[in-house]
Amino acid sequence: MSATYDDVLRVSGHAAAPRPAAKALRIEEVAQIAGVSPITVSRALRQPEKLSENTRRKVLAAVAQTGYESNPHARALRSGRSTLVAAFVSNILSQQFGLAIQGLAEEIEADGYELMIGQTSYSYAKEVAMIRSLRSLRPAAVMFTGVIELEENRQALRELGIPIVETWAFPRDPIDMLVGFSNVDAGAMAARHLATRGYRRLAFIGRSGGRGALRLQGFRAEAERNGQTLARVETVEDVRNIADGRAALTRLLAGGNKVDAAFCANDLLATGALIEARARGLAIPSDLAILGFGDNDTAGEIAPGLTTISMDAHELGRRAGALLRDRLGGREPRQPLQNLALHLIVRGST
Amino acid sequence: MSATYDDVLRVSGHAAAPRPAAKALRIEEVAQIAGVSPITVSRALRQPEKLSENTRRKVLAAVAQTGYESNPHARALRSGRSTLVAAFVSNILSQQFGLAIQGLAEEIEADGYELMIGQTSYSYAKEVAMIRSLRSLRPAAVMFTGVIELEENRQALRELGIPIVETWAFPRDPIDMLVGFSNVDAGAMAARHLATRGYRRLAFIGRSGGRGALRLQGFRAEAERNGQTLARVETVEDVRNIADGRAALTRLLAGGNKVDAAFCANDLLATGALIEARARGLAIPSDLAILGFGDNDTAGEIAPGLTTISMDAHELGRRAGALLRDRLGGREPRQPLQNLALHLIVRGST
DNA sequence: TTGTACGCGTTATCAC
DNA sequence: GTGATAACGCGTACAA
Repeated sequence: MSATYDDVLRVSGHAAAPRPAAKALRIEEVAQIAGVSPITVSRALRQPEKLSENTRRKVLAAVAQTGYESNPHARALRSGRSTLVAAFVSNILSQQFGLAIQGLAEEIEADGYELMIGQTSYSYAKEVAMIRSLRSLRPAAVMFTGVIELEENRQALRELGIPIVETWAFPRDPIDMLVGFSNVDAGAMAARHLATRGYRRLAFIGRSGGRGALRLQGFRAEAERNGQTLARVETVEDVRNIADGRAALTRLLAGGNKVDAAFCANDLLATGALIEARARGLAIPSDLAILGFGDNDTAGEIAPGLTTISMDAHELGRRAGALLRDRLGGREPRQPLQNLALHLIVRGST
Repeated sequence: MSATYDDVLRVSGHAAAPRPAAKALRIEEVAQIAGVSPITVSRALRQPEKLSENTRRKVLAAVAQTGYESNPHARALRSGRSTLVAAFVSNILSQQFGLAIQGLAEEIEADGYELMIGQTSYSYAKEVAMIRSLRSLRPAAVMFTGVIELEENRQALRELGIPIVETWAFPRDPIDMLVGFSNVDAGAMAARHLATRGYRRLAFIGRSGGRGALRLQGFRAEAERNGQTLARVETVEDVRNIADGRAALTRLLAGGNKVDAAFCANDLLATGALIEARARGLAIPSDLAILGFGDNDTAGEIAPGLTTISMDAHELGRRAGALLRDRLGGREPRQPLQNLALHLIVRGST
């Protein structure tokens, strides 16, 4: 089968002759044009305050004229610090993580850093491998959408001697800096809201480890405090899509143990549960209330609207970026440990 | 407000004393241990076939024993090639792009390359800036989830002299390699399916430029061929979420010009349109048929199921990665220009 | 305030 | 098949 060509509009049609691997400009050539020594060009770019007004202007003009950009590898080799910021995400496809990464990118790119992204896929093994490769990559800073649990990895990260931000949780002992929130509190918030609404027999759907376990912990404790019954805990180890939520609810209902409300550890699961419940003819929320976490794009759109608990993931990313910028710029951040507010967004599903 | 701590389980609790920035091993130390010269260690790692069986084993043992990893910046500086592969995405949050990036990462990480991600946000200006920074970053290869339209950028990329894969379209003259599909064909496929189902008065919802324009072009041409009427073209410049699709449908309906089927250039828009239509009490598909593009996670889940046209984005990423691997490994790929099949996935919305 | 000399860690090149 | 030498392009350290 042959496809129809996509004849894309070419802006400015002068197809120049193909030349291979143009050698990039070196600092020396810029220096000659500006009539100074190479080190002066370097200073104009890195420590402009050390130059006289006059020289600086002269050099920057030459830089602008030639379009010079210094070689990041040479820079990293000599100075021991690169302009790469590494971000590690458990799952690239998560909307919340994506928003955080966007926020981070907006901050750090303003300072000329490049963003490297790695996906750990919720695997300790991958985490170990990636952190190991950091040792030689020598990034300027690292951000995680999560906290590092393995002590071995924590130690390896400390030894990098670079700014590190963990996120998405509120541990007592972060490696370095933190923009987090309490997952235990999130779980408690969920139980409390359901109690307020009069739901007594509860279920939890989520991963058994990491943040899922923390949300469950808070959920369970608060339910007990309110005299609610946690009748079912439905474990989902690999959350990939909405179908996983549908399947989880199916298992939950098959369990027999009747519940009147389910707290799902993320909105993907909650959305799936909601869709499956309606497909089975259950009335939401009278037959079953559903509460999610994360405020996904679809949460507000799927009838009757998913009640969910969330923080501002984009803001989280920006703050993480701001912390890194401060450190990289030699300023000690005022609040290296930040706790993001959790919001309960009440819609029709509870 | 104070948060409850997330007391994360620490695996292996031996909190070692914090040591700063451990200096990484250099090639020279490994050479001494192996009793060879540094260059021999380098060869054992890069061109093992050039060494005698004996020396190679000796050196690799020393490498394994010490855990040596060469400094990527020094390597990049001297050799002119880094192990960074740069991927540029128009929007990190898109599910389809995310899948492609995952596929790409799986391929190239197997060969020890690192993935760098940049977001162009559908902006020529950002594209120019990022491509410019590539000149000095000297990545090993580049992948785009899209094709480069600006001739100036195409030329700049050619001059990098590195493998480049464009995707997501099927232009006549890709810069280098291509794993694409025809957006014009996708549009035509949409019109044809709607014709088969008996829909006569059509609408298009999508971006006015780039791939949106191509899909519209194919849609319009095929509709004409089938004697259908393209009654409305509703332009959406910035597609961020489902709400944009809802708003677009609202505008479409306000237009008066009655249509019986709408082709949305992506599933985010289609999902929004579907939700809005149902919220207004329209019966889908009898009052209005809706057809999407991209097969998002939610497409099959939202009643009555979104009919959509799609390709396998994860496979696209893998193939792009395989092409890059071939080139980077010195093998000329057999099919440097690939055309991915488009699938029509019929669900309830048409 | 500006410049000189050197070295960051690796690999290209050439010699043996 | 292995090694000696130099060089990649920049910024640190120190001198002027």
